[in-house]
Amino acid sequence: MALFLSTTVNKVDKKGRVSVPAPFRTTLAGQSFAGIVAFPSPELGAIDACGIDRMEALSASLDEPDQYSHEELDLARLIFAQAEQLAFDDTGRVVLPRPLGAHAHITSEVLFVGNGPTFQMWQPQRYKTYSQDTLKQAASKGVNLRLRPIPRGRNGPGGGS
Amino acid sequence: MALFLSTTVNKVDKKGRVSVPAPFRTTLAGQSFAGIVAFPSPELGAIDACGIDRMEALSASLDEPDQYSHEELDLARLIFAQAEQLAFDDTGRVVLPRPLGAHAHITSEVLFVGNGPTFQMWQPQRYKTYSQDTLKQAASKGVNLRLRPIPRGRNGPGGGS
DNA sequence: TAGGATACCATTAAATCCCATAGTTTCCCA
DNA sequence: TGGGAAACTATGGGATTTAATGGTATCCTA
Repeated sequence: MALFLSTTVNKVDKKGRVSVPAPFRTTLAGQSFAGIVAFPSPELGAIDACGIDRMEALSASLDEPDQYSHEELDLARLIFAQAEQLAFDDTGRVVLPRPLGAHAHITSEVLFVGNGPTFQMWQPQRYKTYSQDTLKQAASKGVNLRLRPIPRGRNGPGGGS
Repeated sequence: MALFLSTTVNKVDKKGRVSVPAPFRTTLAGQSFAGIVAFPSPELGAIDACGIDRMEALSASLDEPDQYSHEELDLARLIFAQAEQLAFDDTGRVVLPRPLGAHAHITSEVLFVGNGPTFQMWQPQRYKTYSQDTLKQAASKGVNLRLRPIPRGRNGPGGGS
Protein backbone atom coordinates (compact mmCIF):
# COMPACT_ATOMS: atom_id res chain seq x y z
CA MET A 1 0.00 0.00 0.00
CA ALA A 2 1.26 3.45 -0.86
CA LEU A 3 2.44 5.56 2.03
CA PHE A 4 3.91 9.01 1.56
CA LEU A 5 5.78 10.59 4.46
CA SER A 6 8.06 13.55 5.10
CA THR A 7 8.54 16.83 3.26
CA THR A 8 11.22 17.77 0.74
CA VAL A 9 12.04 20.86 -1.28
CA ASN A 10 13.22 20.38 -4.85
CA LYS A 11 14.04 22.82 -7.60
CA VAL A 12 12.16 23.48 -10.78
CA ASP A 13 14.48 24.09 -13.73
CA LYS A 14 13.70 26.35 -16.64
CA LYS A 15 12.11 23.49 -18.52
CA GLY A 16 9.67 22.95 -15.70
CA ARG A 17 11.26 19.72 -14.54
CA VAL A 18 11.25 18.63 -10.88
CA SER A 19 12.74 15.59 -9.22
CA VAL A 20 10.12 13.61 -7.36
CA PRO A 21 11.75 12.65 -4.05
CA ALA A 22 13.35 9.23 -4.22
CA PRO A 23 11.31 7.82 -1.30
CA PHE A 24 8.11 8.79 -3.09
CA ARG A 25 9.34 7.06 -6.22
CA THR A 26 10.07 3.97 -4.18
CA THR A 27 6.54 4.07 -2.80
CA LEU A 28 5.19 4.23 -6.35
CA ALA A 29 7.42 1.49 -7.71
CA GLY A 30 5.58 -1.36 -9.33
CA GLN A 31 2.45 0.56 -10.22
CA SER A 32 1.06 0.22 -13.71
CA PHE A 33 2.21 3.71 -14.70
CA ALA A 34 5.75 4.92 -13.92
CA GLY A 35 4.94 8.42 -12.77
CA ILE A 36 2.47 10.39 -10.74
CA VAL A 37 -1.06 11.65 -11.18
CA ALA A 38 -1.48 15.31 -10.25
CA PHE A 39 -4.47 17.61 -10.04
CA PRO A 40 -5.25 20.96 -8.40
CA SER A 41 -6.23 20.59 -4.78
CA PRO A 42 -9.88 21.58 -4.67
CA GLU A 43 -9.73 23.67 -1.50
CA LEU A 44 -6.08 24.66 -1.15
CA GLY A 45 -3.74 26.44 -3.48
CA ALA A 46 -1.71 23.31 -3.89
CA ILE A 47 -1.37 20.28 -6.09
CA ASP A 48 -2.68 16.91 -4.96
CA ALA A 49 -0.93 13.86 -6.28
CA CYS A 50 -0.85 10.10 -5.99
CA GLY A 51 -0.05 7.01 -7.98
CA ILE A 52 -2.15 5.70 -10.82
CA ASP A 53 -3.36 2.82 -8.68
CA ARG A 54 -5.30 5.14 -6.42
CA MET A 55 -6.97 6.84 -9.36
CA GLU A 56 -7.95 3.47 -10.76
CA ALA A 57 -9.37 2.43 -7.42
CA LEU A 58 -11.27 5.69 -7.22
CA SER A 59 -12.54 5.20 -10.73
CA ALA A 60 -13.74 1.70 -9.93
CA SER A 61 -15.43 2.77 -6.72
CA LEU A 62 -17.40 5.43 -8.56
CA ASP A 63 -19.38 2.66 -10.19
CA GLU A 64 -20.34 1.15 -6.87
CA PRO A 65 -23.87 2.11 -5.93
CA ASP A 66 -24.54 4.26 -2.87
CA GLN A 67 -20.90 4.88 -2.14
CA TYR A 68 -20.90 8.56 -2.93
CA SER A 69 -23.30 11.45 -2.74
CA HIS A 70 -24.31 13.31 -5.88
CA GLU A 71 -22.00 16.17 -4.94
CA GLU A 72 -19.09 13.84 -4.44
CA LEU A 73 -19.64 12.30 -7.84
CA ASP A 74 -19.62 15.74 -9.43
CA LEU A 75 -16.40 16.60 -7.66
CA ALA A 76 -14.81 13.33 -8.70
CA ARG A 77 -15.57 14.06 -12.35
CA LEU A 78 -13.93 17.46 -12.08
CA ILE A 79 -10.86 15.92 -10.54
CA PHE A 80 -10.54 13.37 -13.31
CA ALA A 81 -10.91 16.15 -15.83
CA GLN A 82 -8.14 18.21 -14.28
CA ALA A 83 -5.80 15.37 -13.48
CA GLU A 84 -2.59 14.92 -15.42
CA GLN A 85 -0.44 11.84 -15.74
CA LEU A 86 3.17 12.94 -15.30
CA ALA A 87 5.72 10.35 -16.34
CA PHE A 88 9.13 9.99 -14.74
CA ASP A 89 12.14 10.55 -16.93
CA ASP A 90 15.11 8.25 -16.39
CA THR A 91 16.33 10.28 -13.42
CA GLY A 92 12.97 10.43 -11.69
CA ARG A 93 11.81 13.87 -12.76
CA VAL A 94 8.44 14.99 -14.05
CA VAL A 95 7.57 18.16 -15.91
CA LEU A 96 5.02 20.30 -14.20
CA PRO A 97 2.34 21.53 -16.60
CA ARG A 98 1.90 25.31 -16.54
CA PRO A 99 -1.72 25.30 -15.34
CA LEU A 100 -0.89 23.13 -12.35
CA GLY A 101 2.13 25.18 -11.41
CA ALA A 102 0.09 28.36 -11.74
CA HIS A 103 -2.66 27.02 -9.52
CA ALA A 104 -0.15 26.42 -6.75
CA HIS A 105 1.89 29.60 -7.44
CA ILE A 106 4.94 27.45 -7.96
CA THR A 107 7.89 29.10 -9.63
CA SER A 108 11.39 27.97 -8.73
CA GLU A 109 10.85 25.47 -5.94
CA VAL A 110 8.38 22.76 -5.04
CA LEU A 111 7.71 21.42 -1.57
CA PHE A 112 6.67 17.78 -1.64
CA VAL A 113 4.49 16.97 1.35
CA GLY A 114 3.60 13.40 2.29
CA ASN A 115 -0.04 13.02 3.27
CA GLY A 116 -0.21 9.29 3.86
CA PRO A 117 -2.09 7.70 0.96
CA THR A 118 -1.37 10.75 -1.21
CA PHE A 119 0.99 13.69 -1.31
CA GLN A 120 0.88 17.36 -2.16
CA MET A 121 3.07 19.82 -4.00
CA TRP A 122 3.27 23.33 -2.59
CA GLN A 123 4.98 26.61 -3.09
CA PRO A 124 7.17 26.37 0.03
CA GLN A 125 6.26 29.68 1.65
CA ARG A 126 2.56 29.03 1.15
CA TYR A 127 2.76 25.69 2.86
CA LYS A 128 4.42 27.27 5.84
CA THR A 129 1.54 29.66 6.19
CA TYR A 130 -1.01 26.93 5.67
CA SER A 131 0.45 24.56 8.25
CA GLN A 132 0.71 27.28 10.84
CA ASP A 133 -2.90 28.24 10.24
CA THR A 134 -3.94 24.63 10.56
CA LEU A 135 -2.22 24.32 13.91
CA LYS A 136 -3.83 27.53 15.14
CA GLN A 137 -7.25 26.36 14.02
CA ALA A 138 -6.84 23.05 15.75
CA ALA A 139 -5.65 24.70 18.94
CA SER A 140 -8.48 27.22 19.00
CA LYS A 141 -11.06 24.49 18.53
CA GLY A 142 -9.40 22.25 21.06
CA VAL A 143 -8.94 19.53 18.49
CA ASN A 144 -6.47 16.86 19.35
CA LEU A 145 -5.60 14.08 17.02
CA ARG A 146 -6.43 10.73 18.42
CA LEU A 147 -4.46 8.34 16.34
CA ARG A 148 -6.85 5.56 15.52
CA PRO A 149 -4.87 3.21 13.40
CA ILE A 150 -7.41 0.43 13.32
CA PRO A 151 -10.63 1.15 11.46
CA ARG A 152 -13.81 0.09 13.17
CA GLY A 153 -15.01 -3.41 12.40
CA ARG A 154 -11.63 -4.92 11.85
CA ASN A 155 -9.57 -6.93 14.21
CA GLY A 156 -5.96 -6.27 14.98
CA PRO A 157 -3.30 -5.67 12.36
CA GLY A 158 -3.18 -8.80 10.30
CA GLY A 159 0.49 -8.72 9.42
CA GLY A 160 1.40 -8.61 13.07
CA SER A 161 2.77 -5.21 13.85
CA MET B 1 1.36 -6.56 17.78
CA ALA B 2 4.38 -4.41 18.49
CA LEU B 3 5.39 -3.95 22.09
CA PHE B 4 8.20 -1.63 23.12
CA LEU B 5 9.49 -1.85 26.67
CA SER B 6 12.39 -0.52 28.72
CA THR B 7 14.69 2.45 28.24
CA THR B 8 18.17 2.63 26.73
CA VAL B 9 20.71 5.37 26.08
CA ASN B 10 22.68 5.24 22.85
CA LYS B 11 25.20 7.59 21.28
CA VAL B 12 24.79 9.77 18.23
CA ASP B 13 27.94 9.87 16.09
CA LYS B 14 29.03 12.82 14.02
CA LYS B 15 27.12 11.54 11.03
CA GLY B 16 23.94 11.59 13.08
CA ARG B 17 23.70 7.83 13.35
CA VAL B 18 22.17 6.06 16.36
CA SER B 19 21.77 2.39 17.09
CA VAL B 20 18.16 1.48 17.66
CA PRO B 21 18.15 -0.86 20.69
CA ALA B 22 18.27 -4.47 19.59
CA PRO B 23 15.06 -5.43 21.44
CA PHE B 24 13.20 -2.70 19.57
CA ARG B 25 14.57 -4.01 16.30
CA THR B 26 13.38 -7.46 17.21
CA THR B 27 9.93 -6.06 17.86
CA LEU B 28 9.95 -4.48 14.42
CA ALA B 29 11.23 -7.53 12.61
CA GLY B 30 9.06 -8.72 9.76
CA GLN B 31 7.40 -5.40 8.99
CA SER B 32 7.23 -4.25 5.40
CA PHE B 33 9.89 -1.60 5.95
CA ALA B 34 13.12 -2.39 7.80
CA GLY B 35 13.40 0.69 9.94
CA ILE B 36 11.36 3.06 12.04
CA VAL B 37 8.95 5.92 11.42
CA ALA B 38 9.67 8.98 13.54
CA PHE B 39 7.89 12.30 13.98
CA PRO B 40 8.00 15.16 16.45
CA SER B 41 5.83 14.58 19.46
CA PRO B 42 3.33 17.42 19.25
CA GLU B 43 3.20 18.34 22.93
CA LEU B 44 6.45 17.07 24.35
CA GLY B 45 9.89 18.02 23.18
CA ALA B 46 10.50 14.46 22.09
CA ILE B 47 10.30 12.20 19.07
CA ASP B 48 7.51 9.67 18.67
CA ALA B 49 8.31 6.56 16.74
CA CYS B 50 6.80 3.28 15.64
CA GLY B 51 6.97 0.73 12.87
CA ILE B 52 5.66 1.28 9.36
CA ASP B 53 2.75 -1.07 9.98
CA ARG B 54 1.18 1.36 12.39
CA MET B 55 1.52 4.24 9.96
CA GLU B 56 0.02 2.18 7.18
CA ALA B 57 -2.93 1.30 9.36
CA LEU B 58 -3.35 4.95 10.24
CA SER B 59 -3.02 5.90 6.60
CA ALA B 60 -5.64 3.38 5.56
CA SER B 61 -8.02 4.64 8.22
CA LEU B 62 -7.88 8.11 6.67
CA ASP B 63 -9.84 6.78 3.73
CA GLU B 64 -12.52 5.28 5.94
CA PRO B 65 -15.64 7.43 5.88
CA ASP B 66 -16.80 9.17 9.04
CA GLN B 67 -13.74 8.29 11.07
CA TYR B 68 -12.27 11.74 11.38
CA SER B 69 -13.51 15.29 11.52
CA HIS B 70 -12.21 17.80 9.02
CA GLU B 71 -9.85 19.26 11.63
CA GLU B 72 -8.55 15.85 12.57
CA LEU B 73 -7.80 15.07 8.94
CA ASP B 74 -5.83 18.29 8.65
CA LEU B 75 -3.83 17.39 11.72
CA ALA B 76 -3.22 13.87 10.50
CA ARG B 77 -1.78 15.26 7.28
CA LEU B 78 0.60 17.40 9.29
CA ILE B 79 1.78 14.35 11.18
CA PHE B 80 2.46 12.47 7.96
CA ALA B 81 4.26 15.50 6.61
CA GLN B 82 6.55 15.64 9.62
CA ALA B 83 7.13 11.91 9.80
CA GLU B 84 10.35 10.42 8.49
CA GLN B 85 11.05 6.89 7.40
CA LEU B 86 14.41 5.98 8.89
CA ALA B 87 15.93 2.82 7.46
CA PHE B 88 18.22 0.54 9.44
CA ASP B 89 21.73 0.11 8.15
CA ASP B 90 23.20 -3.35 8.37
CA THR B 91 24.13 -2.86 12.02
CA GLY B 92 20.73 -1.57 13.06
CA ARG B 93 21.41 2.15 13.06
CA VAL B 94 19.31 4.98 11.69
CA VAL B 95 20.36 8.52 10.91
CA LEU B 96 18.44 11.14 12.80
CA PRO B 97 17.37 14.00 10.53
CA ARG B 98 18.43 17.43 11.80
CA PRO B 99 14.91 18.81 12.25
CA LEU B 100 13.86 15.89 14.41
CA GLY B 101 16.98 16.04 16.53
CA ALA B 102 16.54 19.77 16.95
CA HIS B 103 12.94 19.39 18.03
CA ALA B 104 13.99 17.05 20.82
CA HIS B 105 17.20 18.98 21.66
CA ILE B 106 19.17 15.84 20.98
CA THR B 107 22.89 16.29 20.50
CA SER B 108 25.21 13.47 21.55
CA GLU B 109 22.90 10.94 23.16
CA VAL B 110 19.42 9.55 22.65
CA LEU B 111 17.23 7.94 25.25
CA PHE B 112 14.95 5.31 23.78
CA VAL B 113 11.78 4.93 25.83
CA GLY B 114 9.38 2.07 25.25
CA ASN B 115 5.76 3.23 25.29
CA GLY B 116 3.99 -0.02 24.49
CA PRO B 117 2.71 0.14 20.90
CA THR B 118 5.14 2.98 20.15
CA PHE B 119 8.32 4.38 21.57
CA GLN B 120 9.91 7.76 22.08
CA MET B 121 13.34 9.24 21.65
CA TRP B 122 14.43 11.84 24.19
CA GLN B 123 17.32 13.99 25.17
CA PRO B 124 18.16 12.06 28.36
CA GLN B 125 18.14 14.96 30.81
CA ARG B 126 14.85 16.23 29.46
CA TYR B 127 13.21 12.90 29.93
CA LYS B 128 14.33 12.80 33.53
CA THR B 129 12.64 16.11 34.20
CA TYR B 130 9.55 15.07 32.32
CA SER B 131 9.14 11.75 34.08
CA GLN B 132 9.62 13.32 37.49
CA ASP B 133 6.96 15.89 36.70
CA THR B 134 4.62 13.18 35.54
CA LEU B 135 5.08 11.22 38.73
CA LYS B 136 4.48 14.32 40.84
CA GLN B 137 1.31 15.08 38.93
CA ALA B 138 0.04 11.57 39.35
CA ALA B 139 0.81 11.55 43.04
CA SER B 140 -0.83 14.89 43.70
CA LYS B 141 -3.98 13.80 41.93
CA GLY B 142 -3.98 10.31 43.34
CA VAL B 143 -3.98 8.78 39.89
CA ASN B 144 -3.50 5.05 39.61
CA LEU B 145 -3.34 3.11 36.40
CA ARG B 146 -5.95 0.44 36.00
CA LEU B 147 -6.06 -1.88 33.05
CA ARG B 148 -9.25 -1.44 31.11
CA PRO B 149 -10.79 -4.02 28.82
CA ILE B 150 -10.01 -3.57 25.13
CA PRO B 151 -13.14 -2.80 23.09
CA ARG B 152 -13.90 -5.22 20.31
CA GLY B 153 -12.63 -4.21 16.92
CA ARG B 154 -10.42 -1.51 18.27
CA ASN B 155 -6.89 -1.45 19.30
CA GLY B 156 -7.14 1.09 22.01
CA PRO B 157 -5.94 4.67 22.04
CA GLY B 158 -3.08 5.52 19.77
CA GLY B 159 0.31 6.99 20.49
CA GLY B 160 0.70 10.65 19.85
CA SER B 161 -0.24 13.69 21.82
C1' DT C 1 11.74 24.51 -40.34
C1' DA C 2 10.83 26.47 -35.84
C1' DG C 3 9.19 25.35 -31.50
C1' DG C 4 8.26 22.53 -27.93
C1' DA C 5 8.93 18.42 -25.99
C1' DT C 6 11.55 14.20 -24.96
C1' DA C 7 15.68 11.43 -24.50
C1' DC C 8 20.58 11.38 -23.30
C1' DC C 9 24.82 12.71 -20.78
C1' DA C 10 27.61 14.95 -16.98
C1' DT C 11 28.63 16.77 -12.32
C1' DT C 12 28.70 17.15 -7.31
C1' DA C 13 26.98 16.80 -2.85
C1' DA C 14 24.93 13.71 0.18
C1' DA C 15 23.38 9.37 1.70
C1' DT C 16 24.40 4.49 2.05
C1' DC C 17 27.08 0.54 2.16
C1' DC C 18 30.96 -1.95 3.78
C1' DC C 19 34.61 -3.06 6.75
C1' DA C 20 36.83 -2.95 11.32
C1' DT C 21 36.96 -2.95 16.59
C1' DA C 22 35.76 -3.41 21.32
C1' DG C 23 33.10 -4.74 24.95
C1' DT C 24 29.38 -7.92 26.36
C1' DT C 25 26.62 -11.62 26.61
C1' DT C 26 25.46 -16.26 25.48
C1' DC C 27 26.47 -20.85 24.72
C1' DC C 28 28.90 -25.09 25.04
C1' DC C 29 31.55 -28.45 26.86
C1' DA C 30 34.79 -30.24 29.89
C1' DT D 1 30.37 -25.05 37.54
C1' DG D 2 34.20 -22.77 35.42
C1' DG D 3 36.65 -21.63 31.26
C1' DG D 4 36.77 -20.57 26.71
C1' DA D 5 34.77 -19.98 22.26
C1' DA D 6 31.35 -17.99 19.57
C1' DA D 7 27.84 -14.61 18.69
C1' DC D 8 26.01 -10.18 19.14
C1' DT D 9 25.66 -5.21 20.22
C1' DA D 10 27.16 -0.77 19.89
C1' DT D 11 30.36 2.20 17.77
C1' DG D 12 33.84 4.43 14.44
C1' DG D 13 35.75 5.50 9.85
C1' DG D 14 36.51 5.09 4.85
C1' DA D 15 34.79 3.89 0.24
C1' DT D 16 31.06 3.57 -2.99
C1' DT D 17 26.63 4.59 -4.81
C1' DT D 18 22.77 7.35 -5.52
C1' DA D 19 20.00 11.55 -5.76
C1' DA D 20 19.33 15.89 -7.45
C1' DT D 21 20.38 19.07 -10.84
C1' DG D 22 22.06 21.30 -15.09
C1' DG D 23 23.08 21.07 -19.84
C1' DT D 24 23.13 19.20 -24.80
C1' DA D 25 21.32 16.50 -28.53
C1' DT D 26 17.41 14.40 -30.92
C1' DC D 27 12.74 13.98 -32.26
C1' DC D 28 8.13 14.99 -33.56
C1' DT D 29 4.74 18.08 -34.89
C1' DA D 30 2.61 22.12 -36.54
